Amino acid sequence: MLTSLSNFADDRFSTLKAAPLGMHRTAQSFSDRRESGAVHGQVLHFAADGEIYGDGDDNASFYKVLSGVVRTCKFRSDGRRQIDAFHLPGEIFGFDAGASHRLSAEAVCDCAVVAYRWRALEAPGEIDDRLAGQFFAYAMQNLQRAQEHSLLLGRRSAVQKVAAFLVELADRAACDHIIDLAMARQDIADYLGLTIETVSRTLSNLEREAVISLPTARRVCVNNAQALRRISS
Amino acid sequence: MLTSLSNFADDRFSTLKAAPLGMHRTAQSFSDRRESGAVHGQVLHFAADGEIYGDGDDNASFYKVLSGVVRTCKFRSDGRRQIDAFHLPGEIFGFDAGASHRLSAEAVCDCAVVAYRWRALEAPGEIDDRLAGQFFAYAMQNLQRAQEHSLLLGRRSAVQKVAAFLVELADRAACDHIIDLAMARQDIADYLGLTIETVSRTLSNLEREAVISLPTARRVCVNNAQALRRISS
DNA sequence: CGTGTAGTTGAGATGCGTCAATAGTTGTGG
DNA sequence: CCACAACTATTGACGCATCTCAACTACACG
Repeated sequence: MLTSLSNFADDRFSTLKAAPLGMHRTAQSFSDRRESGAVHGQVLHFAADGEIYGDGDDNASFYKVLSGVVRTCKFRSDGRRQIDAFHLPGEIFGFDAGASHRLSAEAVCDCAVVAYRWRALEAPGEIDDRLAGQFFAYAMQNLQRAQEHSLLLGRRSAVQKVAAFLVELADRAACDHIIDLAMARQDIADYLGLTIETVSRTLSNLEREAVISLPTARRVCVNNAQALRRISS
Repeated sequence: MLTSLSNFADDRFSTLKAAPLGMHRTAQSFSDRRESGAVHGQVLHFAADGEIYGDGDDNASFYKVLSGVVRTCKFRSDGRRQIDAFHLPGEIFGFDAGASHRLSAEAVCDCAVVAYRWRALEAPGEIDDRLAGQFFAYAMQNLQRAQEHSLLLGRRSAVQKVAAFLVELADRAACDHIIDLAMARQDIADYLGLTIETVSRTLSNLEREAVISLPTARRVCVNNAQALRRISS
């Protein structure tokens, strides 16, 4: 259901105007022609590990990934980091309700994102009506991801988590049997609630069992997708 | 931000009509006067552990809890159960995109819920526009919960999980230092990704440290809220 | 070629799960 | 009101999966 509402998910961003962001990063005006309609936003570039916004920052914009990978995460009092999600090109992030962001967003690798200012949306009341459906679709997508992530973290073994992670990446990426990891082992560990050592060991074990192979540390070849899915159960 | 959109969250349900549900459960027509406007839905009663809908069921309705507590959960192939969320009175659940529900919903204890049929919303195009904002607010609330649950499950010790769970309940419930648990130990365990034994032991330890007391198995008195929050860190 | 960072591997410690026994609670029927 | 059964919760002993600490390797970059 909700398909009728999803009709609103066609692009309404022709009504969006880029607002100056006053940022210290390289920025340029932008009009994304790949969308159905002109999308006006502010393109920003970030180097690897650059902070896009911080936990508690003013919720002025939401973002879309153009290239690279973004992580949204939370830093705990003991210094540990938990990664909420990885965002691939085309995906929306920083889409929070409330006055401030509840997570931090950082560039996993060099990446480009578009920022859409909320303020530009608030002026004429009617626009909100039409945008609400679009926003609803974004919220539901993020909701589904968050729920699946919860299920991933609850009472599963290290192998199950790592296998599920690889399956998730394979499904989202273009090619389903060669996975180029944008993220470091520490990122994977913080996403799965494991340590880097366990992630590394688990990947080595999967390679030993010929389920995957690791030509380089950042490239995973899925040799037996069926087995991988079975393991992630 | 998004406050402008939240203006749509005032009740539009006067436009909603109750549709016959053809259910084997006790049902009666309903009009919730506590809402701003007449809300027409189908009231359903469920006994403890009764199934409200199952994973994969046709996504015909979403629901609001009137009384009692509802759990949304997933059953894994190994028979284990993971609880995605508990829903208290006033909260919305079963709010899925897609043609079918991706989780099961069950009554934790005897409870009453209202079912709102999607079909009743689809007829006149204009209504969708106005409801979209309301739905967006529901989606964002569920999203926030799901994200917090993910953070709860990732690399935290048993004590941290249990303490965080108690804090969450205390915050959501009316009284913040007496918590009446509607759910069994198994439910708590499945929500936190622990075993009943570990949950039980952890509660006992917290009582031993005088942070809480357990007059009965289902009642928790928070003696030291500050300590509890610190532990959940 | 040297240095620094990222990743792998090993050995030992430990927190939580598993299995098992006990205690408490609820409901039913005499 | 008590006796009994059935279920729920607590507690204990032990094993194992994962964490921790540490050494080593591989690779990138000046």
